[in-house]
Amino acid sequence: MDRQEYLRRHSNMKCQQVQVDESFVPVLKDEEMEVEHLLEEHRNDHISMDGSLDSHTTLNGMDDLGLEVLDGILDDVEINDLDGTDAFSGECDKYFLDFDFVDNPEVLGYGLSKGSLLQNSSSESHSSGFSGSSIVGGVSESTKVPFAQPECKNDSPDGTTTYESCDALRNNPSRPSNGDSMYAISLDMKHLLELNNGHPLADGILSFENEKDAVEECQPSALREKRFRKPTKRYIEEFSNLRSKEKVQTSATKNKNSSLSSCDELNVRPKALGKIPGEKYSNENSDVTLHALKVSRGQPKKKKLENDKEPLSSESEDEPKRKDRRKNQKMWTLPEVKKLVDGISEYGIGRWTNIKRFFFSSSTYRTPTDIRDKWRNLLRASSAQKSYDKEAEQNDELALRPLPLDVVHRVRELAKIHPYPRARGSKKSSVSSLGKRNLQRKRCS
DNA sequence: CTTAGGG
DNA sequence: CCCTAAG
Repeated sequence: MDRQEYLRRHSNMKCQQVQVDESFVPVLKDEEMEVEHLLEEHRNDHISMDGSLDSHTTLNGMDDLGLEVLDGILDDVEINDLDGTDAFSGECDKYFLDFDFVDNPEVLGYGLSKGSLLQNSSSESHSSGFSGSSIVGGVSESTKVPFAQPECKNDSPDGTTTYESCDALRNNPSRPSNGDSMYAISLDMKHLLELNNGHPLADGILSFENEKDAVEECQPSALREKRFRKPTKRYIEEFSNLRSKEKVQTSATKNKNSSLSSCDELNVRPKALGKIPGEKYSNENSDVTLHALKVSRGQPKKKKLENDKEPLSSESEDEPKRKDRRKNQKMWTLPEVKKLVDGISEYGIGRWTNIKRFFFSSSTYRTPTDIRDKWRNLLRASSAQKSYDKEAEQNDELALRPLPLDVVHRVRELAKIHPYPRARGSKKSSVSSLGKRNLQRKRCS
């Protein structure tokens, strides 16, 4: 049975791809991690991307070129995976904003000064349920999820081949775009193609090979196939989460299952998936998509901000008793807040979807509602701080207020401009005077 | 489907 | 963050 064979092989490949992805890039910034996972599907063709990413992770090569590449790819992925079609209409520059925080030196400085960034990302990748055998990054702890080791019962030679190729790839990061590894991979893909010639599933997979086409026009792939919608309730995931733990412990004879459980391991919020207009990937591939999305969501750039007290409890995640109900809360980063403010000053208060699409397009999380909530909180915070003035700003308030003054000021001004319903229960009678004048863009620093 | 408001 | 009612 060709199909069966194909299924098995592809699931094997999936595991190994993930493995390589994990061990290959010692991500420093969470954003890049996210991008990495988003790129996961196109990895076969975009090994050259690894070079860019790698250089980025070294923190010295923040060149615009790499960012542009990243941005392009990200856009592609974003469009393909999330918003469907319309988001791509010539707004590249705005999308580019999404990567501000990547090349924003201030942010970088912050992350570095925090010092635990690397560790954070490492631990996160662990909690993400990826394979625990990480080569880079110095993560030696073994995960609680022993799923899908490279040797996971490859009963077909293709699996071995794939793994070897991946291994070669990992060993030669310096010259990624050519070489045996690439050839091997494409060979493998061709093999798959031969096996599944004519099958829609294969079509879905092999669309990776046409990465360029996908970038330039995402339409075909979007139209490619429509897939059944995923089960979109959180309790479903919780349920599968429980099941997955059992399955992982017993044994993973089927790679598909183990991979799936790994997805469920961290996951959160199926809603984002549910919103996808047309699932263009096959069952198997949708697993990959699912994985990537969930990883990207489950691997927040939580790092910092707000208050440094809570985010530290990222690893207290697996309380045996506490189970779930752990909110999918993700800390808002300072760049995000800045973007939020920018977006509000651009589009006003009511248009959360616009803000989301143009300023947070690279964030799969952060629904418009989330953005609105954040704005609400920001208003509350700023007005609260505004009370006791700038006198105590150098004191313990500093710990309580990680927001820089400039953003606070901007929030305040915006709060003056746009009357947010009942957030400000204060006076503020003279609002409209200086409001409209500053509407365009504020550069207060 | 998006927004607003409340939990 | 999550849920729900209303446009």
